[in-house]
This record gives sequence, C-alpha cells and structure tokens, in this order.
Amino acid sequence: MTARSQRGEKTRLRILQAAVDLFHAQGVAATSPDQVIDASGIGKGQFYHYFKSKEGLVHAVLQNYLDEMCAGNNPAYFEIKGWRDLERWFLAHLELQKRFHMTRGCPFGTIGNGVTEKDELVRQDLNLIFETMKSNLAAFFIREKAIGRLSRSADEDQLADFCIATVQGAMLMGKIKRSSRTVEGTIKAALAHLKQYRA
Amino acid sequence: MTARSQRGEKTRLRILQAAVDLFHAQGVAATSPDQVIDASGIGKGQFYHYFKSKEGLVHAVLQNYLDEMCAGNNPAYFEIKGWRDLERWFLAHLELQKRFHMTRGCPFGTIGNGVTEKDELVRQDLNLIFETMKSNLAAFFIREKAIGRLSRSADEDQLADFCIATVQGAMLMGKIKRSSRTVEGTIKAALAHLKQYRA
Amino acid sequence: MTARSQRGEKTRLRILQAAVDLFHAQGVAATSPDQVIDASGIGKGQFYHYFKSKEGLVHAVLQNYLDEMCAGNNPAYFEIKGWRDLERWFLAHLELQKRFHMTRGCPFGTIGNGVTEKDELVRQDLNLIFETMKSNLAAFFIREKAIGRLSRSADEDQLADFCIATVQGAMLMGKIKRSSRTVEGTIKAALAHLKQYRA
Amino acid sequence: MTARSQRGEKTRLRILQAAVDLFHAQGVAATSPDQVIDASGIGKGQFYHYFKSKEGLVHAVLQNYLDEMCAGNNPAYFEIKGWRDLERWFLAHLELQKRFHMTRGCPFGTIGNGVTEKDELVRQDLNLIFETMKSNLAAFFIREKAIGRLSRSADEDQLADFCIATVQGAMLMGKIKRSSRTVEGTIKAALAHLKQYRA
DNA sequence: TATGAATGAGGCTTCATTCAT
DNA sequence: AATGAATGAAGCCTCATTCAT
Repeated sequence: MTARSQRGEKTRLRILQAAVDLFHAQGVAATSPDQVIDASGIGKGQFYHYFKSKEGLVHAVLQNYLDEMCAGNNPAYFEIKGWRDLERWFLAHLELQKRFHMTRGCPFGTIGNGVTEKDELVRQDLNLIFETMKSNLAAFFIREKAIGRLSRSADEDQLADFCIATVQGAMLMGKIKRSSRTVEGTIKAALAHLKQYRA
Repeated sequence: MTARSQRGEKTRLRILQAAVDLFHAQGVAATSPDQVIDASGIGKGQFYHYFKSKEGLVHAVLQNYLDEMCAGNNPAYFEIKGWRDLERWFLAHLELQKRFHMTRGCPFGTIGNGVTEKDELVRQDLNLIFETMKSNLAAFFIREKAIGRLSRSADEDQLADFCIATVQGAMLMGKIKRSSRTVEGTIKAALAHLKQYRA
Repeated sequence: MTARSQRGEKTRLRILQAAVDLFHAQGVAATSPDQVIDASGIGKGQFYHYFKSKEGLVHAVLQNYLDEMCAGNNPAYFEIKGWRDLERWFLAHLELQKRFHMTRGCPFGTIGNGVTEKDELVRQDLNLIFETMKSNLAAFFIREKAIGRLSRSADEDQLADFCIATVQGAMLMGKIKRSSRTVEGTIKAALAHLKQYRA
Repeated sequence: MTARSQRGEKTRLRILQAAVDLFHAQGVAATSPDQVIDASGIGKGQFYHYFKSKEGLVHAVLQNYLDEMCAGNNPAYFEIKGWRDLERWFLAHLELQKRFHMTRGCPFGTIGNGVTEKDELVRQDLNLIFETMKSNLAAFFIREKAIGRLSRSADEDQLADFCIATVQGAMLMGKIKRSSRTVEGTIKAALAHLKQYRA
C-alpha cells in the first residue's frame, strides 16, 4: 500500500469522477457537494474526508486533468507532430462535445467561466492547464519554424493562444446553439488561418 | 404614463441593472435573488412583482441586452461599415473587459456558460442575441463581397461565426489569465485572418 | 405600526424567549439554531430573517437582558435602597436558581463562561451587563458612605465587584452541587463581610 | 511494563493533555474529538481506543485533575498551613489566569458551566473535585479553630465554600473583563473577610 | 497499538418563492 | 406599487462514532 490505502483511493476516485462529470455538465456553482455525494454513492462524511471543501474538490478535479495530460491520457492533449495532428487536436474537442450531443462546452472553459475574484486558487489551476496546453501547441509551431516550414513572421505563442481561444469560443457557441455546425465552421476558419503561415 | 407607471418602471430598472452587473460578475448560478434585492435596495416582494422568478429575471436581462442592441445603445453592437469598424468591434469587447480589470468575461458568454439542458428558455434568448450579433457581422461581409472587396470564396456566415467565437474565447482566456495580452494577440490574429479575404 | 410590524415582532420575541431559555439551560455552544427554531415553532428561514447569525442571536439576547434591566423588568435588578434590599438582591439570584431546581446557574455567567477569544462582541455585551449591575451596587455603597453609614475605608467599587463575583461563583457551585446549601452559606458569608463596613 | 504499555500510555497522555488545554480554552461543548485528535497528532482510531466516548474523555480529564491534586502536582492545590498559604491559594488561581492573559477562567468552572441535566457523570466528577478542594480549605480552618486562632463562631465548611465560590466568580469576571483588577480586588475583599474570624 | 476509512445525523446558513398587509 | 414576514428545501460543512486493516 502506498500513501493512501487502495480502499480509500477507490472512493476518492469515485467522488472525483462524479465531480468531473457534474462540473462539466452544470458548472461548479450549480453543483453541490450533496449532488456529488449522491452521484458517487458514498457516505456524506467521506466527501470531506477526501476533500477539505468544495473548492478543494475543484482543485483536485483540475489537478486530475493536469495529471491526465502529463500522463498522456487525455484525448485532447497529445504531441502535435504535424499539421494533421493540429487538425486532429481541433477535432478532438469537437468530438468531445458531440459525445454529449452538443449540450456541454469544454470542461475547462465551463469551470473557468464561473471563476470570480474570490476563486483565485481555481483560476491559477486553470491557468496552469491552459499554459500547458499552450506550450504543447507552441512547441509544434516552434519546431515547424525551426525546420523552415513556418513563416518567419509567425509568432508561435500568439498562434497557440489563437488556437485555444478559438476552440474555447467555438465550443461555447456550440453549446449555446446546440449545434456542431458553427464549431465546424470556426475550426475550419481557424485552420485556414494557421495554414497561411505555412511556408 | 403608459401601461406601467413611471415609478414602477424605475424600480424594475434598478433590479435589472443590479442583475446585469451581478450576472456579469459571478454568473447566474452564483447570484441569488437576495443579492439582487440587496444590490438594488428594494423590498423583497418587489422582485417577484416585476419578475416571476429568477429565470424570468435572466430572461429580462437578456431581453434588455437585445433591446439595447436594437436601440443602438450597446457599445459592442453597432453597424460595421468598414474594416476599421470591424477592428473597433473587436476592441470594444477588449475595452469592456479592461473596464473590469480583466476580472470578467463577456456578459453573454458568462451567462451562456451556465446554461444546462433545463435552461432551454435562456438558451434560446442567448441564441437570439448571438444570431443578432452574427447577422450584424455577416451583413458587413455580405456588403463587402457585393462590392467586390471580399474574396468570392469567403463564407460570410462562417466568418461572422469565427469573429464571435474568437472574441468569446479570447475574453474567457483574458479573464482566466487576468491579462489583456492574450486577448490582444488573439484579436490581432483573428483580424489578420479576416483580412486575408480582403480583395 | 412601528419600525417592525406587530406580526413580526411577535415572532422575533418567540425566538428570543426560546433562546433565553435554552442558553440558560445549556449554554450557547450546546444550543443550535435548529433547537431554537423547534422550540419557538417557527419556520427555519425566519430565524435568519430576524437574526443575522447565531452570534447575532446571542447579542440580541444579551441586549434584551440589558433592556429589561433598564426598564426595571428584571427581578434581579432593582434599585438598592438599604441593606435589606442588598440582601434581597442576593436572594433574588438564589430564587432564580431554585425555580430551576438548582439545575442552572446565572444566565449571564452561563453565557460568559463559554466566551472564547473569538467571541469578542459577546464578551463586550456581557461586560456592559456586568458594569450596569456593578454600577447599581456601587451606587448603593456610595450613597451609604455619603450619609456616613459606611466605613470611610470601604472601596465601593471593590465591594460591588465582590458582590457580583460572589453571586456568580455561588450560583455556579450551586448548579454543580445541585444544592442550594452552598449558595445560601456563601451569600450569608458575603453579607456578613459587607456588614463589617457598616458604620 | 505495567498493565498498559509505556508507548500506549504516552499516546493516552498526549490526548489527555490536548483535551485539558482545549476544554480550558473553549469548554467541553465547543471542543470536538476531531480537534483533540488534531491537537494531539494521533490517528483517529486511537481516540476511541483510549476513551470510550467524548464524555469518557471529559471524565478522564477530570480524573486526571483529581489525581494531580492527590499527588500534589497541582499548583492550585496544596496543604494550607497558615494564613499566608491561604493567600497563596487565592493568588495561585490568579496566576493561572494571568498565564493565559485573562482569556480563560478556572478549568473546573469552565467545564462545570457546561453541565446540564444529561451530564450527571461529569457533574459528579466535578463535585468530587470541588469537595476535595473544600476539604483542603476546611481542614485549615478546622485546625486554626482547634488551636484557638479562629473565632469559635466561624463555620469552617461555610468559609471553605465561600473561598471556592469567590475564586470561581472572580475568575469568571476576570475572563469576561479580560482584566485582573476585579480578580485582585475580590480576592482582597475575600481575604479581608476571612481574617475577621482570626482570633 | 495504531491508522484512517466509513457513516449518517446534525449544525449553521442561504435559497427561491409565496403570502399578508 | 411596495414592504417585509413566512416557509421549507437545500447548500456547505462538522460531529461523534464505528469499522476494517
């Protein structure tokens, strides 16, 4: 047994997964600990045994996403080796959304939209996630430029930010419209833009 | 005096304005009728006199935004007559965000983010707002194409959707990062993209 | 109708009286808002309509005692005009305790014993009550000295403090012992002491 | 090793000492097993291994005080051999209070204050402590009378009760006022009274 | 002896709404 | 049109205890 017994880890995970789903579906503000408790089928006290507060749960959920990304278990986070991969990256987000019949946006965006000035910790967690995402995208642009396949005038960081913002905005609009059309169109436009810089 | 007395209209407006601010700052789910009541300094009963429920208030707030737009009183909604206006449109959103020191996103995005499958009415209200926004942008592209200043290959609708998604995503990222840099960069990239279609 | 409607004032009073009784019987820490709510037979929300928190209720209860004293409605607070009155003052406390079959102490002492460093406001409320009590006792000693019926060497303030401390300690011991004997003996001793100063 | 292993005894003691401090600071009702557990740095299960319940812990704490007294390890319990010792006894209580900057009262009084009709066992424990204290004081008065140094009219038991009640009341007032002045004055008055009986 | 997982009741407070005046 | 009293459910969290390892 490691730091935390196997028995406990399983319970913690059930809470975490229920939270991941509920936060994605309704956002943090609209999700109560009681809902998470019911969804994970645990006793009330266990929640606070594993997470010191609702905010602590949000932190854990985001940390979990980050761990997933680092471990390569996140379908929307993988090394982008070519322009096909970049397209796949955009489409992975669309696929996620389609899996939920366009009723949900991006899990990070959904959580991020709810942050206020009092949620500084959560904001920083999200920041880290988005920075990680951005580095991954930027790395691709940097490599492309290095081998002369990307215009020297392209700003790699800015392009990475552009990718993320576009995807976030597209997913939000997709959710509001309950339609994938806009998302598809926006992704297409974004890719078209990026390819302008292809040398 | 019209159907609704002037005194009453004033009260209604105070509630509405308080709600506009609170929804923008914290989202709908995190805002209670009590908070709106306190912020507008009215008696509790008045709230349900003017709005049949919290959801009714959200509807009224969105309706109010729409009215504002139609009346030309919304700083981020105006007829786009040229490429300079398009740029102004993007910057107007950034300005809004800067007014709140990058602690808030787009009011519509913030509200939209919280909609779930049970908030069908609100979703439709938002849809209408975004459609209106989109028509406005699309109209510009259509006119430009008509006079031969926009590439025939450009899809006006798609470009309009792209503008909105980009702005929404940029503002969300700006709020999470508490920084205008990303927003500026993304707007720049978006404009660069759009200008590709300029003939 | 005054500031608060009659309907409401009645409810507020019911809560207050239930609280007075429960705080006296079990102390503040052991009394939950829910108990007060049940005992007063009101709806749950009303509690927080009339008192902003549990601490607010404690404050109101103490304020109420103070008002009672000022209005002359407290059986243990009356102008002490002679040594017989002083004796009556001591006995009034004993009578109170006897009414509850020696199962309770002094209401103020019971609340006061529970104050910790975080209960600064409550502490100050109690302080005020005890200062008021003390002034009343001191006034008697001052008058007695003025007319030459109290030894010049007597310190009126100290004597007043002595009366209060003795009564508080006696009531606490009476409650722990569930017996009035000690209380009676201590009161007797205290009076004997005070009479030493009679000139 | 005796019936209880040394290692275990050490754990038990850590719990006990943490409880002694917390009960003194906040009273029993405001102190949870979890707080005691945290303060003593033990595992949760250990608490109920050594004490069958929270009430059991209170009992153990009081028993511990009694043992301390019997063993002569309590600074406020020692054989009173003369009037100087009696004064020292009063002052020992004041010193205790001063050590905590007048933020706490008497540990026994604080615990005793919280007893209600359901805490019969705890009440009896306290009773025993106070009886022991009283016997100690009474023994002094009895000896003094025996050798003719105390007025024949003095009631030794009553004087002992008077000492305890006065000290309890003084400490309570000292805590509420956060000041030692009242305590000092009351102790002075009490001693003055007692010395009246000196023959 | 020791740890911490598990439980369900309860504590304090806010929510969304309706009702009486 | 306006006020605030009233309600009960729910939200977030701690409590006191027992159980499994």
